[in-house]
Amino acid sequence: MNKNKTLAQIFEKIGDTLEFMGDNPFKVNAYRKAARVLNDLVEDVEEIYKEKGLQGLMTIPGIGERIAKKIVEYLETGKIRKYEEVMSLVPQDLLELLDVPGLGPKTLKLAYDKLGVKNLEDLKKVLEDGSLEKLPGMGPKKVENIKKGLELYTRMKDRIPIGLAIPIVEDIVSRLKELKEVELISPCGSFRRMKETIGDIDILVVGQDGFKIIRYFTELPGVTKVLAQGETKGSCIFEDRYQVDLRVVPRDSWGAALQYFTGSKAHNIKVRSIAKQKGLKVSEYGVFKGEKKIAGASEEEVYKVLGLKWIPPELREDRGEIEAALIDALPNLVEEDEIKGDLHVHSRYSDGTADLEEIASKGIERGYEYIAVCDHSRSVKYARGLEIDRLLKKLEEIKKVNQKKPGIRLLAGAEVDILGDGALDYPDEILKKLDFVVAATHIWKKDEDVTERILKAMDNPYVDVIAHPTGRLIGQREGYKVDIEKIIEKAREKDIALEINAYYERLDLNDINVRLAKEKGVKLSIGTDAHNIGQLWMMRLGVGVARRGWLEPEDILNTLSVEQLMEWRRKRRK
DNA sequence: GCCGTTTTCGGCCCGACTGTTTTCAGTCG
Repeated sequence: MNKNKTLAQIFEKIGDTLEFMGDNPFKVNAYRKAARVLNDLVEDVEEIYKEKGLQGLMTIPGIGERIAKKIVEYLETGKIRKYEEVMSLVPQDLLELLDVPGLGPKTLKLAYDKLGVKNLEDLKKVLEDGSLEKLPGMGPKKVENIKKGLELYTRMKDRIPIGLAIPIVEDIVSRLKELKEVELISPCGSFRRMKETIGDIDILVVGQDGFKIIRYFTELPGVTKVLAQGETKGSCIFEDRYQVDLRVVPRDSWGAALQYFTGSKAHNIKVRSIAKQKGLKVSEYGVFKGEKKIAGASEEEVYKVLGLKWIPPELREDRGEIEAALIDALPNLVEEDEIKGDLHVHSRYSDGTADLEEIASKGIERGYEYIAVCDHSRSVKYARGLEIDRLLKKLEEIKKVNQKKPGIRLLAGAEVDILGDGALDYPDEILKKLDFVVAATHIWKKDEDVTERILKAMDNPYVDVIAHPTGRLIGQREGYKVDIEKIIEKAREKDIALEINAYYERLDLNDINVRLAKEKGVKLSIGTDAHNIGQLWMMRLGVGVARRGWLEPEDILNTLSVEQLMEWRRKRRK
């Protein structure tokens, strides 16, 4: 198993604790940076250490000698003394309270030292009984602010899956566009970067009358609370759950503001460092040479004056995109209109609600050449998996629909379960009849490692795709135990594609693993896993993951024509 | 704690807002 994530968490916690203890803020930042780098790292640190030793670890940007040695200590002994030492200094429940808006490390430390606050309960108490308010530097407004933050914290601890945010953002944007004062408008932040979950939603506007625009915004249907309202910024809670911030900026700062509010933070820090090296200064108002503004109206020019190509938002995570932009080596990212079909859709035959004709019609409407209808196989009883006779019946009906609807080709597919021993849920003579076979794991025992059974299934020449390879559900469950690197390696060897399941709660593979697969030369297949025709739009989410994973059109099965797709299958089976 | 075709020491992104201050600290994005 890959230890990058565990180490990232450890360093994150060390960072939080040191910050709380009032240690050097740059040291705190160094630990956090190391945590982020490890989280994003495609290679397994353990492998790097095995192959290249301590020196190898130190070549990772953000990892120096001290942290590299801690990584080694963890790999060899399973623990890190510094971590244990630091953990014992501070009650860990307390540190979680740093997520409360308005409550930072200094105030929390003060409450801990002077009032003995050790957890959420204690905090509530000192807020209520006035003891926090009496401490030096504190006052009634700060206390009130923390109380509000605490309320928000308990209600909105969880991030929002992007699939839930999209309809809300689109609605707000289209309503704002109706206002004649609004000249330019764009969502920014993690939403624009198409991150799988987002904290709050930022929308940027250029317009004539800030007060009017903001007031209109705070009065939109769906607003349940107005947090702030002025000439340049408004902030509301929609539907008791989604915080949306609207900012109004002057036109000549549009590009700089868009760049700034899109982030990510790490990306912006690096952009600003580059500016600084060139004697320039970047802020949300523009790029400045001394007092003089030399860029800011468009994002393109902001990047250009820094010697960078414009970087697509999905790449802005400081994962090498800036280095690539410097030498004009950014990938030619796939676009949604290059997608020629959906490769994982359910029909009424199993647990979907659409019949085959509806699926075909909706596919034509979306401009697709094909849709692979992949219903569940017989073992998945809870999803009405198809017995063989039903499957054969479905194949017949697909033929008829294809004759009736020449504008699109439905591919006779199945989402075949990978059974406990790695066998597939249909025999080969049945699989042979299918146009497209997606293999998936739906049933596993607690703590079972499913790597071996998936690898075994990949020996079957009829398998085209491994669906939702990690089984995770965003915000709900971790997924099964699986060594994704082994799966990727096997996919390369057998020329099997791995799925980007575009259903908003899955997004599986995620961006990091997608990029790793690409680097290993593995093709990716995007499927919405739609169970009704109202979910086919989620292709957009899958394309977002693909772009965040640096994928180009040729990395993706769905950009092939139906003939090319069939040819790809034939070649593999020989 | 990291890092270096301006530095192996001395930096480390930038600006706004808020509240408790009388010149600034804390927090946020």
